[in-house]
Amino acid sequence: MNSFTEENYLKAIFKLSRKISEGVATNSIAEALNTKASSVTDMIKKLSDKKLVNYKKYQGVSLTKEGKKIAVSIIRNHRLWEVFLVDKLNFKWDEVHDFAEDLEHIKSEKLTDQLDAFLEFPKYDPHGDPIPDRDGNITRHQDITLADLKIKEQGVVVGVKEHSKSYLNYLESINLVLGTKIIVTEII
Amino acid sequence: MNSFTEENYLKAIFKLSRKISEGVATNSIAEALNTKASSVTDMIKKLSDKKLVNYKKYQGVSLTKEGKKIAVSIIRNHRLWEVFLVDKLNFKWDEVHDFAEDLEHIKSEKLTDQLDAFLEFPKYDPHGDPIPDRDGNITRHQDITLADLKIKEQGVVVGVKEHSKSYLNYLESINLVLGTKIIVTEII
DNA sequence: TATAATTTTTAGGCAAATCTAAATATAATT
DNA sequence: AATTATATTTAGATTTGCCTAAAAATTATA
Repeated sequence: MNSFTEENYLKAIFKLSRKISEGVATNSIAEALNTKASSVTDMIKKLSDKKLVNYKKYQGVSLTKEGKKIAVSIIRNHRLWEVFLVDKLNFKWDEVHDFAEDLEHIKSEKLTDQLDAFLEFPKYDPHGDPIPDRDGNITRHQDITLADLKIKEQGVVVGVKEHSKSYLNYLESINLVLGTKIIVTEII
Repeated sequence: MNSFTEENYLKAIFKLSRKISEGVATNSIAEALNTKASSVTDMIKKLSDKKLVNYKKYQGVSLTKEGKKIAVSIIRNHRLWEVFLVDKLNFKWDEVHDFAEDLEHIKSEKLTDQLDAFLEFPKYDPHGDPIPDRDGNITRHQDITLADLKIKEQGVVVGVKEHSKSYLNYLESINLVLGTKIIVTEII
């Protein structure tokens, strides 16, 4: 069994490795988890012993197949619980992240699958992030960032990259929620 | 903030103190939590420093008002999540305890209250145990144990005292679930 | 009421996850 | 290529919760 903490490292490494091609840097993990580089090195060694990450000193880390599997299942949990909190318990999209951080660690395939079924197999979470299926497949939205839209082009908001409470609140205040149609009228 | 472990101690002390009038014995806590008496002494000192229990060496412990408040809120959480798992996710009554042990520690009044509302304010959990209201009031069933029923007397099953998987499974196999009507035909 | 049995506490240690400060590697710059 | 700057790792401590073994207090029993 892996600890709460180990799982958070795996998840962080997974997310960071999506953005780059080489190994994930110790410092970037430390920053993501709000901890110190030395703590990260310690944990990486441990995860490496457990064969959940590939690690060579000073070379950064990457997830093994097993490590990736665990990370994806946690992300699946996280996003399903977020859907539950918003759709069933009437929370707003800026309120659910912290709860989901705890809920995601309750690990049971049966629980996850029953929850998935109860929610009628949602494909995206309240922020538009895709929910991995039970085999770990993630189908991303085909999307384009607002910054890349040209004048007079249009689109529909399908997700956000920033998940901070303040940013989500701001978006809501200007009615830029999921599903909103957008036309670029001018670029300053 | 109190740790997961501290909360489990508070819950255990609460449950044990219902059964007796004096202070709860160190050994009984150790037994309930599957740990050693020396560990219990350590934790009691810590909880005492935090003013969550009243403690005098060799005299057993009792919860303070604050300690009791925390214990009851955890129990409320536990039982509400059990209702969720059985009513919404289709788990059976013998499957939900361990999940609820984790879920109960996600502490947020808002989350608890929204869950309560979503479940339409249930009064009892899947084992017939009463769910404390948001002010911590617990209204017990007026009940009598099956062992105390006399010949020809009858009743309705409203709860179970034993929560082990095997026992719950057995009860289900002989159809002795909540709501079942009973008439005592003979006492052996 | 001594003595034995039990319960509880203390003392000293261990493992997990973290930290600071110092040492070592790698990368960047002149 | 040598030097400086940055990133990473090591060394040594700390905290939390737990343990074993021994000491002290309480309770039971002869």
